[in-house]
Amino acid sequence: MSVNVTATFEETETSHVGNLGKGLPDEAWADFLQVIASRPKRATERKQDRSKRTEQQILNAALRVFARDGISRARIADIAAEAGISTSTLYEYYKSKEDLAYDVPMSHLAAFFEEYRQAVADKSGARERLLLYLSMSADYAREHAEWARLLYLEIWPSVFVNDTDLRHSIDDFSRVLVHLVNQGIAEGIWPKRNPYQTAAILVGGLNQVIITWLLYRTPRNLTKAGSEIVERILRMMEAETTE
Amino acid sequence: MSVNVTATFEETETSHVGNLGKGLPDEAWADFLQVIASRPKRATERKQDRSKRTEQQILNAALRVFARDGISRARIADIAAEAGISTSTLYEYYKSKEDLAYDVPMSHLAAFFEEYRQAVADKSGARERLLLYLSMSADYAREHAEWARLLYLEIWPSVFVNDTDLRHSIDDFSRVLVHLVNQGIAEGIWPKRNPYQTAAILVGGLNQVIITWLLYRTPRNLTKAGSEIVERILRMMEAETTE
DNA sequence: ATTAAAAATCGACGTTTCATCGGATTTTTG
DNA sequence: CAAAAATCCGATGAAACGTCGATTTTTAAT
Repeated sequence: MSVNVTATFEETETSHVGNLGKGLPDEAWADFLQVIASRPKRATERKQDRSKRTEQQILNAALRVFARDGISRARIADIAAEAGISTSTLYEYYKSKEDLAYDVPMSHLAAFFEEYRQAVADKSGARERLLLYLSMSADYAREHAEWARLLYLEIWPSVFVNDTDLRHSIDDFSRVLVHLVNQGIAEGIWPKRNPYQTAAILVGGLNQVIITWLLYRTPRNLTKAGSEIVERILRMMEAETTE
Repeated sequence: MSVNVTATFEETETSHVGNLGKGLPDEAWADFLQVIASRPKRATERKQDRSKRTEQQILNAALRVFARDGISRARIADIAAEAGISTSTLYEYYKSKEDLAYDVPMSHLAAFFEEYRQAVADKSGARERLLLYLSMSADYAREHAEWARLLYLEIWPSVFVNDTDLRHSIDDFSRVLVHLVNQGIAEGIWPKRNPYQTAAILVGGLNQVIITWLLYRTPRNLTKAGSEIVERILRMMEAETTE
């Protein structure tokens, strides 16, 4: 996840940056996460139970095959076979291979946001929330390596994901981050600097580690390496002076 | 460019970290850059002048079409037509679409390394060299946006570039960076910390900005934004204490 | 329980694109 | 200038994508 830290993101945030510790902003924060966690839902709902099962089988099969062969080398016929259906049935569910590829990561993304929403419920400080957020995202990548490989190495950077529901969810990842950076500035624990730039350093550094791990399984312990790099950057930030 | 900061890279470097200011390491540095800048050369050299022209036309056409349509949507027939040759002629030069896609960025990559090699010739400090390196890479992406789009958003993250000449060159980008970080540590201007982690923060943050620019043309001035984020990270590093 | 409509499935088939091959054409060599 | 080498291309094969109409299964009303 996590690109375009510098772009978009207006309305949602500027509103409650600055008024801290009033109790109200935290409601907005909770709502914010709620919206994000429930956004990734497919437009077309299937009517029959059999269909829901089939859809799930397709998604599982697609994840396996895409992660193994890469999107462009993967064959629709293979995915259909793996899902135990015919090729033409698959096309009842997804109008093209690209469509399917972009839909596969969505459910996991929603699951990650939901996990975070629950884990962060009893944390209040920006530092704690942000550290948890980035640590969890590294850990989630480790636990769901096939998914992470598909998202980070194939889909995330693709220009063609623009104008897609998926792009919205990926952007959400950055929105949360910038929100937390702004919260920390408001709390006075971080210097008042360009929050997009700050977010870029955090997410860029972490993603670099995650991508390296996906490609080479180095460093061995992704969870530890992820936490370490984020903590180092946070300490660096806290030593910075306001410009 | 610039992935896997954490991986590979052994023999070349460890040798002359520590013995600084002896004059000799700088020879090694120059050789290092020399090798890197001349590495990206095609194995099969064309004999006739006509062929060399055709090859160049194919590469130009491929860059345009790949950048416009993306690798997977691009059609070989379109590239051939754009290059003014027949489809089958194109296959005389490249055995597959993938092959072509991976070869396109190589010449530019070599050109970047060569530009840097010349520009850095009269710089001696690690800080100056590193700042120049990363600033130039942001600037090169801005100047060659089609190429950058292809490399950063389609090829660089691809798992399937592994075991390719291209991957070697991409790794070279990181090697140079880690080398400079180690040089700075040896000079005593940066604290003695995990150089791979340091490099990951630098390249991760910068790439984040470059990728955002490629996707959204935000921030407007990539050159400025690139220098700023690198300078900020360097200042942060210089304020760090040795662990 | 029956049955008609809706939803889901599948095999057969058309289309597109990648890639190959043998021979024609151009360039180089002696 | 002729033979050899390099280059080019039209025709064709192969593979994967995607569509359509007929068939089966499920749902829901009587």
